[in-house]
Amino acid sequence: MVTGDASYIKKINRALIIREILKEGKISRADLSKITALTRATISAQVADLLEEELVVETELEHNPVGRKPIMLSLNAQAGYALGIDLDAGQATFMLSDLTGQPVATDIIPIQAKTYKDIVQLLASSIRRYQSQCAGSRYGMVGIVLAVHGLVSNEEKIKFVPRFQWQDVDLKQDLERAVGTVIHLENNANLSAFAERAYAHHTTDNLLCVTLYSGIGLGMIMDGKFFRGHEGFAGEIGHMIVVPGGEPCACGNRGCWEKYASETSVLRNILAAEPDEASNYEWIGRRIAEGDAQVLDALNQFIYYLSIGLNNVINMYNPDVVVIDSELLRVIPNSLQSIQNQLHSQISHYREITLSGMGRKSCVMGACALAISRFLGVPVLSLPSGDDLAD
Amino acid sequence: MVTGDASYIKKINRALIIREILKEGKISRADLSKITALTRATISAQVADLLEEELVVETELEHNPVGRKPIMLSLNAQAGYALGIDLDAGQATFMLSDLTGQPVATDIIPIQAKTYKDIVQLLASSIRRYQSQCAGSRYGMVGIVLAVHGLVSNEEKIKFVPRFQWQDVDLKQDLERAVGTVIHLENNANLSAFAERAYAHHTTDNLLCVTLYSGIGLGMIMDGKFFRGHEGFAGEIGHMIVVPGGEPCACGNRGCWEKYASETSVLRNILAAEPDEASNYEWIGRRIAEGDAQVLDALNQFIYYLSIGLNNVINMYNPDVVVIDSELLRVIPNSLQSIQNQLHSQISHYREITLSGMGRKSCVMGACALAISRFLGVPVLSLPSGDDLAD
DNA sequence: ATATTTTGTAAGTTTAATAAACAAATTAAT
DNA sequence: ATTAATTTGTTTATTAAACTTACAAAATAT
Repeated sequence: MVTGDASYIKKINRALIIREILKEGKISRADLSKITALTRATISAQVADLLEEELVVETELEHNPVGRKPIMLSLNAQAGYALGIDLDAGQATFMLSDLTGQPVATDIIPIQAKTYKDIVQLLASSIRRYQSQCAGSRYGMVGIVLAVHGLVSNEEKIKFVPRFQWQDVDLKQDLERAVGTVIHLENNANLSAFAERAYAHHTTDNLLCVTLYSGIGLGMIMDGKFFRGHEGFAGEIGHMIVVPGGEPCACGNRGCWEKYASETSVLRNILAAEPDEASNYEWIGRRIAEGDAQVLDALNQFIYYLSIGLNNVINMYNPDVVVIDSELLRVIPNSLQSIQNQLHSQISHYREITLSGMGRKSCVMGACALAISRFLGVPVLSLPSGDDLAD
Repeated sequence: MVTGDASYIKKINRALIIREILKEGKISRADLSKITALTRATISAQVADLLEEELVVETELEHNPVGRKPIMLSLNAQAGYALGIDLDAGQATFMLSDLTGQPVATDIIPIQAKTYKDIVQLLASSIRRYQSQCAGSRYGMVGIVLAVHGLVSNEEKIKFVPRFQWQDVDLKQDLERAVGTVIHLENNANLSAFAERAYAHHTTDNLLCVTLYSGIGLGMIMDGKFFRGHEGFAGEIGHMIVVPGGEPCACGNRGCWEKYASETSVLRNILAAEPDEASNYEWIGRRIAEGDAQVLDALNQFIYYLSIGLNNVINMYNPDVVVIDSELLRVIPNSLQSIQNQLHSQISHYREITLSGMGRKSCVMGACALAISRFLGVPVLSLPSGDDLAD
């Protein structure tokens, strides 16, 4: 049972302060006091702790029109590092980031035709390499988050991963034993949603991220938190039935959305005759430019069913921002506009719908961001995107 | 910005204590200490406040196998009263309850062909009558909650109510001005869900309530809180598209679930020839017993589409408990079993699915419970059902 | 040089928790 | 019948972390 005491208050306010420091990049004690409504004395006391812990550093003095110059505070980005891992079909992507979520190293290793045990060993050895790489810093490796393309329970156990045909596997435990550190598992779509919120859409607390690749995934940040459902399986949107009595699906039903609006299903239709995997998107782009009727038909049907499903998702969740992560939609001219035109219900309420600006790497970046969020104790995180840093 | 201070701690712990007192009915300070993990001293101090405020009363001493007899504490049910109002088509239902959510008075008044202004006046005069009725108690009327069968925004403004054709109406403000007290508006399905959680399903924090009457509504308690979405319009499930290119709907789309699985739509199909409104359900019951093929077909189709929609809802939300509130399903033999048989996806995860034991009155009861929840500052409430009281 | 303004710190107060000790009330044991 | 044991509830002192108030430091404007 969660009860309140003094240390609980301190934690709340500390999280508030760190959040604002991250959001603003650099900020004075006085401004923190104004934003958080905590007194300057309280801010000073908390900041003293953070300075001692080397999580925050005092940077230069800022110029003011009048009065004493404020001392600017920033997060000590190099105090520790976070590791994100995207365990996808055929390859694992690693990203090491500093405490402000900026990538400092990336690596992709192939995992072809490996057994479960091999994969665990492979991941473990990579993790250990990254750990030793940041051992010199104040906190070393502050968190490791692994993205799973499948169902992950609230207890972080893998329920099902289609690509590897894993069922009821305790990858968390197996990895932790192999490496000797705490490792967190999270669904890939949730991590993409987390990344979109943390790096791009700072002003919303209600964001959905629809990922269209081999299947359809839905990551949800609602009210500033992951929306996971009772066991952690919420957002299994690919198996929403949109065509009663339609195509049979491995899940046991017929007419699942995934069969009509995932990239895999569309590509299967289009490329039946042309199985050249490497240049799919370019090939499609060329066909579109040429006006290939068969391809255009297939893509129109894709957008039609995509819009139907999006309509349903929007009606159910009433999100603020919807981000769609799809390589294929980027290739189709005006695809976003076509989708919006088909969301014409009186009932569908959303503010913004966009294509992801991050693409496939949103997943690992979200994993880094989540590791940082856990380490700092800040649930709602705003990190600089690469663009911000250019300032 | 929400910051922590001492009074915030006190509020948290106070809510915890009240919650347990309500849940247990009567409980000693010592047991409260054990359950909440707060020290006995803290409990004593908090309880002293509650006794002074007359929210809690000391009842009889309990017998113990050994040691000093504990003093049992109970909520002072008569310290104040809550009013719930269900503003439905044709009639408004009022329910006055004590602080443990037990009804003490009910009333139904017809509202036929009235203008908006008339309805406001009618509601206001009834509210004033109930207010004077409980003026003698310690806190009088502690809260008024009105159930709206339509879209209510997070700012409690009415976006749309089909039955009255209200659009962008500020009923809260208009009523508050007429009565002179704070009044809260909430969607009817949300209130039904709240009632199911508060009165019946005490052990879950993830409950969905699907109401099938003129339309289809979805009330959601997720993680112990209402799930409202960004603007308050989440759960607009009736306009989920389940038949692409299907029947046109007033919302602007085609093939909305409401057109296939609401009671209205089914009854319209069945009773096209027999427009005797009063005895619909009995009439259908007789036809089922007779084995009327046309009626049975229509009902089977109803359950087919109902199951498709439920499958989608369950996939998206991963609820613990799903409660279906439908008069029609009660008439159909084994309807629940038929639905469960059709939820055969590998992906659909839920623990329990039931028909509502409260039926239509869940809405007003939820309104009373919400008023109490707000007054006591306890978000997750467990109230005795009528059955518990028999103990 | 002085007034004004802003930033940051220091000293004392307040709130509500915890810990430790104790009083009250009961049953079991000698 | 007295004493020990046990459980309940209160009292007193301590602690943590906020707040209030006052003040020193550092800058610009007069």
